[in-house]
Amino acid sequence: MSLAFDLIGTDGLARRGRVATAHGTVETPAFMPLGTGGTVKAMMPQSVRETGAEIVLGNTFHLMLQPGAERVAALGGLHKFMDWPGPILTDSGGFQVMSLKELRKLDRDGVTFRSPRDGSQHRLTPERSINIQHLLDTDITMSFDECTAWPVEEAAAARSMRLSMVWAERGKRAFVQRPGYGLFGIVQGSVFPALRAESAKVLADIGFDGYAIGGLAVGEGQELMFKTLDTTIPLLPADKPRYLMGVGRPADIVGAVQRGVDMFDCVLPTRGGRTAQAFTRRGELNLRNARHRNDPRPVDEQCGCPACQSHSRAYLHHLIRSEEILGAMLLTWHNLHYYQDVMRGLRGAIESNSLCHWIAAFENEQDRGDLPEI
RNA sequence: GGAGGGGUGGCCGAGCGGUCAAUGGCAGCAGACUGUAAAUCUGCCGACUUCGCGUCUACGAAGGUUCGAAUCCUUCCCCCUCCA
Repeated sequence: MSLAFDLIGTDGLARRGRVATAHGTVETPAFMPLGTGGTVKAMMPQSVRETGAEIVLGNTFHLMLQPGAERVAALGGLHKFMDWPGPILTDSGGFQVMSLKELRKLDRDGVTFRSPRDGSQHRLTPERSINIQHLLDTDITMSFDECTAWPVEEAAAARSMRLSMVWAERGKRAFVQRPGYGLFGIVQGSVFPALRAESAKVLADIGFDGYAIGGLAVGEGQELMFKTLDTTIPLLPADKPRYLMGVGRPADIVGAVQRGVDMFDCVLPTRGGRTAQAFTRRGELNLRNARHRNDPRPVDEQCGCPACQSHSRAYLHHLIRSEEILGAMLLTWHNLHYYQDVMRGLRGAIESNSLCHWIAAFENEQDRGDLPEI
């Protein structure tokens, strides 16, 4: 296969691994910040790297609309274009099949979107999605799928999943194998174990460089999500990386790692950075709240990020209230840094076979809640 | 001195006889956000409150007209513009 995955160690179902791509290696379990439109919002590429992130996401749909895949290719590919020399994974546009429901028409062959930017029409098929990702020069290409919405009847979930499976196979045929580049299949089937099993089998038979679990964290709740992981993950090939798409809160990630997931992505740390939501060792904070107004303490007293090293909650609160760009920058930086701290902790714990203790301490700290008010 | 325009809830600003505790926006107080239509969105925002289309006090001040006034009239106070 063209994308190497080394399994370095395990602790229970949790795995410590390494994915080798054409643009560098990724230590897993890994969190991948979202750089949907060719930028991790509010962050310089170098700053993203400094948080510890080794790989970022791009998005087929967004880059297709602006600036256009062919233009990115002509300018040397996405790595050069956005100045991110490390590995890149791109989503296929499958999430937009769900999130842009009112702006698209789905048929068996593909999806026609109306652009949210200007109303222009754009067609995405499994082949075109793969082709765009080739043009972007992404290291890890995702199959074009339909992210099944929640809630959903089993029959509808089955239809949706089977369509995604047909598309996965078409994508596999369209994918051009190259050393250091890989294609991931995406397991669908909502929360129905039989559908997940069917989907996992179809994908394993086709053969992919990695297996993603899609259609979760769409409203079903953590308990159902974990249940679905419990039944789905054992059906995935053990020698390939597993990627839980769109997840999640730190506690979601920890629980999923414990169940054998290797890769994650989520908008929360970056979006939260722009909407005053801070993720910390002691839970979540809304820095817009008046109680931070006079607080000289950092967002997270244990954090080594620039925001926590040099700035008070009061200052961040002020920046956010005044809509200063620096507020979004610093808080995004903090959130990404904290997420990477969690991943570093998880990797270390698996290596030392102490994941249970690590998780107990993590949960304990989260449950303590925020620092006392001053 | 003359002519004209205006004073509305923390601020800006609609309303110009009833359906007005009074549109909007801002500020304020909270909430949401999970493969990013997101530096976005939602709720609350006179007082009291059994939180209810309940009571009270309210649209510069005081009187008046009217079944009924933020809206009409009179007087007063204060602002702004223009002309001398």
